[in-house]
Amino acid sequence: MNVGVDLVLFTVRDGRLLVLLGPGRDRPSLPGALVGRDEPVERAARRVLREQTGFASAYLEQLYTFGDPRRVPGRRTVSVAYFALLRSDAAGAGWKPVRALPPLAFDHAAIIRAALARLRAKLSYSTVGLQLLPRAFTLTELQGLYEVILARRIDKRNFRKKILSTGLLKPVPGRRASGPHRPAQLFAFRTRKIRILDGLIV
Amino acid sequence: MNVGVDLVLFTVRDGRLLVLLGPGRDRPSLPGALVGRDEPVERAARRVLREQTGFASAYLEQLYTFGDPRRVPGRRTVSVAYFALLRSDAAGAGWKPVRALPPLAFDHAAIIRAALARLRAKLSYSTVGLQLLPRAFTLTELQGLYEVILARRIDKRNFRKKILSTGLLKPVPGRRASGPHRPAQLFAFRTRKIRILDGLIV
DNA sequence: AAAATAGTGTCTATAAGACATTATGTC
DNA sequence: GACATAATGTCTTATAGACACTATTTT
Repeated sequence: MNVGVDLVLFTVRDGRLLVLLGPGRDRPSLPGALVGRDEPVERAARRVLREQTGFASAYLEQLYTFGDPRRVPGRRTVSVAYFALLRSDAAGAGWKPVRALPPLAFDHAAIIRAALARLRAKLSYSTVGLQLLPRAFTLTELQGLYEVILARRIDKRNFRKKILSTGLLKPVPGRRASGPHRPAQLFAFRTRKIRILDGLIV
Repeated sequence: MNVGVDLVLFTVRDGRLLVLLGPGRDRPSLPGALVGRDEPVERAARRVLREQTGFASAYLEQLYTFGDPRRVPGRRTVSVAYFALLRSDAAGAGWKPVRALPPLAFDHAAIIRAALARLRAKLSYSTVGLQLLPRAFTLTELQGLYEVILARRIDKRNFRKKILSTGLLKPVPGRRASGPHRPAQLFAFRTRKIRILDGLIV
């Protein structure tokens, strides 16, 4: 029996949540590979990340294992799905908006649905979201990230109150201008580590 | 490559959280089996549940896939771990208290740790806990369940206030007496379905 | 009547959410 | 100086948590 890994890679660009797809044979498909004979499954996921995106480090977590014998034709392949978050400066082609995906190979649409549900849930009680932004960002950008992923509007004052009250952010020198108006203060996370919060964010 | 399933089966009896262990060759081990050639992974988990516990139905959910090549000696075996909850009238031998487990085979201690973490987390925001109690139970029994799994004391008045305010419980005819004192009202869940709650329980 | 668990309410502190105006740098 | 986004506070409502006594049935 084959064991493979499939990766759901998310990033946010221009206010849209994107997922990385490869060409596939017939329909577009998630980046993936078979797990090597002596390779830990987790390492196979990191290998796919590195080889197919060029990113060495990213937030990567195991999502779910898909084990229906008919999920792919040919030799039976159980897939351990991972989901990963990349900074928005992630380059290149193959990124497609989650809201308008074409028909995908195999059960990859179901895998993406599961990843999206996980991402939404985690955004609410952890700081995984920081993995999707560049090091310095404005509060408006951070709020936009939450709005895009959660697919709803958030009150600006309440958002800032809450996010600043966590003490996770610090202002960093510099502003970001984007037009004929007041430029915004840049912020960064105090720590790179992902934290679980007592209360829910937003 | 082999693909197997391992099950972490929990129940609560006499105020203790128990997990089911089989004899194993050397050390006790979790119930498990290899996934059949044309068998969905999930179905393999249900088969192990049925064959090794006699229970046809129980709450069963996929936990995590353990894929280190050295996790078991011999032919490489990736294990998809599940966790399951059984009613406290689950009979028979092999049930061991989670708080005092002997050394276990393979990586099964790590699998149980992961299952316990998942159980604690889910208890707080879903009604999975109902799967561990008989159909009718007293509020004291329900509170005891939460206290055992979360390993902390809970205020009786706040617990009752909160659990009743969800509207998930209904009183059922009958009382339960257990000594020289007032007997307790029996309750049951209004629905068998597991629900996700907006707020955290307890 | 003694024993022992069942059952109940209030108050305080904190958090969530609704809501509108002023500030400031760019063009 | 016009424009456009940045930045900021208050009030109301709901929830969490601390806390102690009375009720009831069995023995």
